[in-house]
This record gives sequence, structure tokens and C-alpha cells, in this order.
Amino acid sequence: MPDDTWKIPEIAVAVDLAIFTVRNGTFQIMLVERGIEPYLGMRALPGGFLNNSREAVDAAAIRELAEETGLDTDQLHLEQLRTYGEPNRDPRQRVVTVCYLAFVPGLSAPTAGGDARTADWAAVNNVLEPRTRLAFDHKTIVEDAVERARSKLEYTTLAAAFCGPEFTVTELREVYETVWGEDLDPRNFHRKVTGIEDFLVPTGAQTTRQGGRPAALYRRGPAHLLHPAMLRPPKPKPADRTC
Amino acid sequence: MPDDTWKIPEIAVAVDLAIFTVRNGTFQIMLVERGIEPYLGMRALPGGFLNNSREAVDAAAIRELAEETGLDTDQLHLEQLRTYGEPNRDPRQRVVTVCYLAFVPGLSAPTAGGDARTADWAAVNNVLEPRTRLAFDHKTIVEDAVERARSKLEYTTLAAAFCGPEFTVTELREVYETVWGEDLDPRNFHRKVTGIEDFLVPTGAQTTRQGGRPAALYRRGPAHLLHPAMLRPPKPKPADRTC
DNA sequence: CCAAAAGTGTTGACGTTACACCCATGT
DNA sequence: ACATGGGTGTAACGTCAACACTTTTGG
Repeated sequence: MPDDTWKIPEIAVAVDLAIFTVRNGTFQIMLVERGIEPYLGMRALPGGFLNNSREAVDAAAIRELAEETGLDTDQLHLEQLRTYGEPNRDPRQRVVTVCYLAFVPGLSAPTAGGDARTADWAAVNNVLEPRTRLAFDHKTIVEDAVERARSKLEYTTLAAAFCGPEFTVTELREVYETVWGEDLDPRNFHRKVTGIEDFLVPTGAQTTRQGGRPAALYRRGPAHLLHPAMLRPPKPKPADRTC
Repeated sequence: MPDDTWKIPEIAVAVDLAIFTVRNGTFQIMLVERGIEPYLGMRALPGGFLNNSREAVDAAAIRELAEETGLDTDQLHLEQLRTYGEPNRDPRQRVVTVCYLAFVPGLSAPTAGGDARTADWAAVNNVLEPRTRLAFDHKTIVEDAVERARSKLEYTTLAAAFCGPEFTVTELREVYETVWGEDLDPRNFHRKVTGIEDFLVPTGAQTTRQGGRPAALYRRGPAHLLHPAMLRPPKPKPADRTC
């Protein structure tokens, strides 16, 4: 720590949220359209500055999440992703932003913004396209957030956070397939996921909403970590080893 | 983003470093003794405020790492851990700190502080003791950092970052055993680690520094991720399932 | 009866564990 | 010769991918 004689630079601290959902068989992220300069009219991650100099950074993220989704934040998954602190990432002034990752169920209101900004879901695959541009460094942030979200499904039970309170094994599998963009074997997936202790709690009820034989309904169990992990099927990339 | 009429709170941004090494069969972390209030005389993580309002947060972390270790930071592993932003974590003023994790080889200078503060290595196991107190919320940060470091060894090749430029399989195994506090089977470890492509590159040379049959020397290979992962042996905890 | 989706059984490939065993050096 | 640590072989076990097969509904 520097001694007290020298001046500490004071900096604006923001939080930004990468809020993901799975709806209509698509992996989606919430984006807002900017109503002010800079980047007027361009899409950006929802977020904002700390409300006042007493607000905790985590608390600001929870507040923003509640504002954007209108949901009970106790029920949602929210974790810190990373802090972005390049000096010129905001042209107005120096801003350091602490980014968070949130998972919300697919049945959430289509555009639930609590304030005046137009917030809407966007398909992650479209946002990741090279031609898509977002405000500030938010494109980079989205790339990081997507990779984090995808790998989180491998070793945690968070896939269930995209489902409603009760769901079938097939609905859970479709979450994995949608987020990863990979098909999984329904039989092996069923066996694996029902075999993990404390992951899925059977409700006893059944549903036939998918046609065919009725499927058992489950609720989220108390487990948070997946053991053993659910591995992404390795993409057959010829002549490119990422080992 | 709030509209421009309302005042954005400006906050001091710091970086703190959890610099780990493995020396003398002990997992160690660098701590400094504070020379000023608050927490005068108490130990804390090395770190400091941004040098000026133009310095990137990552750049500040690299600068601090160089100051503390005196080593070439290009050769060291440095990654962001988490940002801590509770409002009263520093009694003087509002400080948000971005924390980083660094791994340095065990042969580094015993106390390499570039500036006047007394920096020294401390055994992680001692620091984690319930009675050990650190300045600010640094005890919590160390707990998070240790857990991150331990799990990083599972699925990355970073264990080799604790070794010198050339090392034996046994030295690498001792890194794992030291960081995890678990014994590993030398025979299986050897087979596994030498079988992973691009992890270890044989130099052709041998050493006899451990006594007994000479051991082959290796250099770090280009691989960064471990596939399949190196799993921590499950601790036999009776009546406590963390699944 | 047929289509469709749910769920079970089986098999071979592969990775891990535990441990017997051999190899190469210093004293 | 013998102690010490380096390194290989091997069998039992568990997990996983692939896929045949049975079950239960709607039309």
C-alpha cells in the first residue's frame, strides 16, 4: 500500500450482467439498447454504476438483476465473472466494471425490464457472430461469459437453473444440448443424470406434454457439484488439438 | 446506465495478489507486514492502488507482481481471482479491490520485495488456521485463492509453474502432494503425467539429486489444459457428503 | 396397430487403482 | 551386497459411448 502522501485515483465502478436463459430451444442473453451516448442505439449488457458509495458491489449486481428480470433474486444463480479495467473502455471517463453471470429459467417474462430501457433477449449464437458489435468491450465480456456458462454446466448442477420448478429429464437434456450446441444420447443422459445423488428429486408426478410415454417430473435437489462431471462431447476438429 | 444528471460515486480501486509458491515441501503464500494504519503491524496480501487513472487494472497487477517477486512476469502465471467490494472492508475510505492469483517457482528469492515493506513467505496451512488474522478481508481472500489454486491443479498443467525450468516427475508429484496435502501413488502418477501429450517435454538429461536411480528431466510442454483431469483423491470424510 | 417418447440392459473401450516387480545409481 | 528412488506390467474395477430392446402413452 502506498503511503498517504500520494494521491489515490478515484474511479467510477460499474456492474454489468450477463443474464442467460434457454427459451424456445435457443440459448439467449439479455441485452439493452442504449438510449444515450456513447454507443447510442447500440446494444449493451444491462448494468449500471453503484447507487452510492455505500452500496456493496455484489449488492449492486443483485439490484440490477432484480430490476432487469423482475424475479426473486434469492431463487436465481448469480456469480461473479471477471472485472474489466482497461483505461479506455469507456470514452467518457475511467470506468472499472465488475461483471456477473446469471442464469434464469426460460419461462421468465419476455421483456421484464423494470425501468425505461428496452431490454430484450438475443440469441447467443447471433451475438457471437463476428459481425455483431456491442457497446464498449461488451462483446469480449459476452464471449467470456458464454464460455464460463458452458463450462459451468459440465461440473455443476446449474443446468437445472434454466428449467422451471418441475421438469423432465428430456427438458434438462435439451438445456445441455441448447447451451452446448451438441446432441447428447437421450438414454445415456437419462441414466447418468438420474444416477447422480441429490441432483434430481422425483416429485412422483408425470407429464405427457411432450407426446409419447409420460415422463417423470423432477425438482432440483440439494447437490451443487456434479460428480463425476458431465463432459461435453469433443468436437471432431481435424488438425487442431487444444490439449 | 443511469442518465447523466445523477452523480456517479468515485471509488479507490486496488489490486491485491495471492502469490503462491512451493518451497521446502511447503505450500506458501507471500504476505507483507503493514507499516501504516490501519492494521499496523498485521500481515496482509501484497498489493496497492492503481498508479494513476490511466493504468489498466491488469497492468497494475503485473506491476505489483514484478515489484514483489523481482521476476520476469512474462514467465509467471497470473490470473484474476475475484473482486471484493464490500463497503466497509477498508475503514479509511471506500476501496474496491481486484484480486489476482500468481504461481511462482520455489527457487525464487526468499524475500524479494522491491520496495521497503517486509514481504515474506508464510505457510498456507498456518495462514488458514482459524486463529490467524490478516488485515482487511484478506483472510477470506486467501481462503478463496487457496481453493482456486488447488482446483487449478486438477484440470490445468499449472503445477509445473511451481517447478524450476527443468524438473523430475517426482518433483512435480511433490508439488501436487504439497498443495493438496494428499499422497499420490508415485507409479501411477508417473505413468499418467508422462502419458499426457504436450505436458512434459523430456530434455534427455538426467539427475541423481534425489539419490537412487537417476531421474529423467523434463521441461514444461505447450499444453495448458489437462485431459483427462488429475483428480484429487477423495478424502474419506465419514458422514459428510459434499456432492 | 403404429408412431413417438421414456426408460432399461448389454457390451466393448478406456481410465484409474493397487500393487508386484524390475532397473540404475550411491555407499 | 544393499538401500533408495525411478520406472513398467498387470489385473480388478468403474465409467462411458453406442445401440438393441422394452414400456407407455396418443391417434
